[in-house]
Amino acid sequence: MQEPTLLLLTALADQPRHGYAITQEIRKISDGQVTMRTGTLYGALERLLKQGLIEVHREEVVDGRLRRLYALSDEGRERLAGEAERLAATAREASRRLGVFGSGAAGSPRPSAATS
Amino acid sequence: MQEPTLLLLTALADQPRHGYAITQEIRKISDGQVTMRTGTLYGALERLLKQGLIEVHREEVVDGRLRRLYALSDEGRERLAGEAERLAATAREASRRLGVFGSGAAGSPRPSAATS
DNA sequence: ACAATATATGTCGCCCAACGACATATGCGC
DNA sequence: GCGCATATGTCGTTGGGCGACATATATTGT
Repeated sequence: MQEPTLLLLTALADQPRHGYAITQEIRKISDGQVTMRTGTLYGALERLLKQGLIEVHREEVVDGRLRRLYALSDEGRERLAGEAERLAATAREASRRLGVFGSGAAGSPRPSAATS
Repeated sequence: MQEPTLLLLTALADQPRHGYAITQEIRKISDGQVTMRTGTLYGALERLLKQGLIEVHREEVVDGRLRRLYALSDEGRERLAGEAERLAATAREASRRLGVFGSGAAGSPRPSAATS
């Protein structure tokens, strides 16, 4: 799973959101670094729906236009948790190999028992 | 940067390695989860060389065959550090949001560092 | 009144990293 | 000899992300 997709799922982790709100939330999550384009967004939403990682939470009509609220499914929640854990492990290993120990830069990855 | 590329750079973080050794190292790093195909490997190596993130450390001849040892460049090292940090932050945010969901309703999700 | 921007959803074609399959060659153990 | 690990490489396909475009309303500014 690529980062944009992971960010999308993350944006739905705390509460259901509609498309545009997702892009805003992603910008917030990534500290302004990532702007998800609509081409990526709606393509990903369709794909994730098909994969069952998200689901349509509710559909409401605002100003005569349909607004679809997406929510993380149970499967999506598990998947996101797994991806996040795996990603964190990868990042930790990279930092460890680079020789960045507990200097305070990225969290506090104190070298636990697993040295290899 | 995608994960396979990041894993490749990570495999070169502690010492220079040749292609096949990189694939083995990646398998080790990922705890047996990721097997980098040669199609991905040599394509990525070429690309990373062109980008200046890695460089040819040494070329030796073993059993009449050329063996090229790749090393992380300074730029690659910085890049890897940055990517790792950013990835860790993303993963942390995902975990945090998965952890606090449902408790705060919508309004002020206080950033409690209960996760991890 | 008009223009620009924010909100909001969507389509389409291109690009590139990753992938799978294939090709090639040597050394080693059985 | 045969299969496997070691070792490097090519090639066509796929799929996710990107950029550009299309559309429509509400709000804010001049």
